[in-house]
Amino acid sequence: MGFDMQFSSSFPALKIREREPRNEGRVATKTRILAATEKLFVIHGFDATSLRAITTEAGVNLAAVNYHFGSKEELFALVLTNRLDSLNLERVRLLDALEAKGFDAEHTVEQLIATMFLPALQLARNPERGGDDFLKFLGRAYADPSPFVRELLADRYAAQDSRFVQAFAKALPELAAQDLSMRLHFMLDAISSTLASEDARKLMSALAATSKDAVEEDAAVLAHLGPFLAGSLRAKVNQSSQQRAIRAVLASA
Amino acid sequence: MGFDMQFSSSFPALKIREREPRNEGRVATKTRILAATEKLFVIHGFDATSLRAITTEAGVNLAAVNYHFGSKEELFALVLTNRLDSLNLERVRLLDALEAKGFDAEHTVEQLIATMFLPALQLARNPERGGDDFLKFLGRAYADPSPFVRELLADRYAAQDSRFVQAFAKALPELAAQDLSMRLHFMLDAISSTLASEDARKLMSALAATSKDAVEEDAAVLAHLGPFLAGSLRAKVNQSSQQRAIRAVLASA
DNA sequence: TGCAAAATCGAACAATTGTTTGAATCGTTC
DNA sequence: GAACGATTCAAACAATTGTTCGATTTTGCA
Repeated sequence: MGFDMQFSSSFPALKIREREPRNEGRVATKTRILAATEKLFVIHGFDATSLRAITTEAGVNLAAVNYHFGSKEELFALVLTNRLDSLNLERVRLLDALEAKGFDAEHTVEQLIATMFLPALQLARNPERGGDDFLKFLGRAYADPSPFVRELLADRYAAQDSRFVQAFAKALPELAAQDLSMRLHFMLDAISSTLASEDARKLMSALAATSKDAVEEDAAVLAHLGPFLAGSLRAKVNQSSQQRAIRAVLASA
Repeated sequence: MGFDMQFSSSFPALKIREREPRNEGRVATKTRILAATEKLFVIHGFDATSLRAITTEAGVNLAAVNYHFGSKEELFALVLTNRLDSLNLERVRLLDALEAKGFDAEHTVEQLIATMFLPALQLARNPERGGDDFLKFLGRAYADPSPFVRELLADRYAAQDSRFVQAFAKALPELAAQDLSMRLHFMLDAISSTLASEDARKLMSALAATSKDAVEEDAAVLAHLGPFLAGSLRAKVNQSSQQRAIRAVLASA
């Protein structure tokens, strides 16, 4: 039951339905399916996760998925968007707050990066919101070859991140739009790939190992991540001495 | 026939067999299967590409794949390693040459990055070696959730890239091993994701649009890519003013 | 308690998957 | 040209996929 309550609070949209779960002592079928889906998609991806594997893991009948969710695709979309929507909402809310307060002129880029990743770090520490398992799930989803998954994310992605692209463009006026676009693309791809990769995630949690509390932990991770990503965004192109060095490599080939 | 000759030269290992193709005018079945496999895997990934789709695309009988390659997995491994092996060999060869000649002390990192990516850029321009379609294929493979694909790449990946990790470590002695590992991980993940993504690849080719010849084109791409990636690797951690700026964001949350 | 809606269940559906089989065909060599 | 091995072919294999069906059970409300 505790399990069920934990999950129904993290899937609030599901509480709105005609009837409440009929058996208090029994975990709701919908909830169990959602939990099993999240767990198995993380491991195997969209195509390789079968409904039979999900329903077996959840301990429910095979037909329950189609009965409650309509199809496998609708189930997947619900698992993904339930958590991702709140994450993106938080990001934009934080950006609003920071734009209202005003950035630190010297470190606008670092602050924007912190704004992008802090909500994800907080989510990773909260099991009720999926914990870092959901981040792994998210990374997998972004890398998934299934056209259905790619289209689903592209829709949610494009709308929200334009806010951040504009903010970065204002913070880096000397960078050509082409270069900024390429660099942000790289950055986001790197993040999503990293989230899906087991060892990289361990690496990041190791960075925060010495911290006392949650805030300290976030600060520690951002202290490593922020300058690193900011450095990549701020790097100057076309310095002649660099070009000469690169041409030396070209000559060796 | 021209098609066949083009491909047999790019899959040289296949020329070693008991008998030569019996019909000169007819494209070898093996070659046609390999070409179709590469094309379809790029689009759909490993799990979602069926043998029937491959054999239909190749215009050969369904059983031909199992007859010539044993299984779907062996076919996939052959397509991947045939091209990837030569790519990695070139990378290491170039690294050897540069280490023998000595790096430009001021821009060792930029030169190492150029060494990593120049062979890939050259491959992308050469249709006989797969062109940029193979790079897309490679990016997809690195992001594929299938355990078989991941293990296959991990084996080939670990052995060769330790050379580059060591070289980067020597060039960035002030960077903690943990941070270097994380940053290189990010970098490689970003590259592979980018290779698989259509729009990011268009972006990169746009960077080289004004170039006259191949060498100019490589230099142009590296001029944008090198400083950007080098900037991320060289960024300093733990600057107090940055930490203050980040904590301002934490306070808003 | 009785009734209607909701939910669960076992079973089967048609479609697709990778692989195997045995006969037919092709090319080479004696 | 006969014989032999390599290759191609149509057909079927067993396994798995997502989905649907009708009957049964459970639930909430009258």
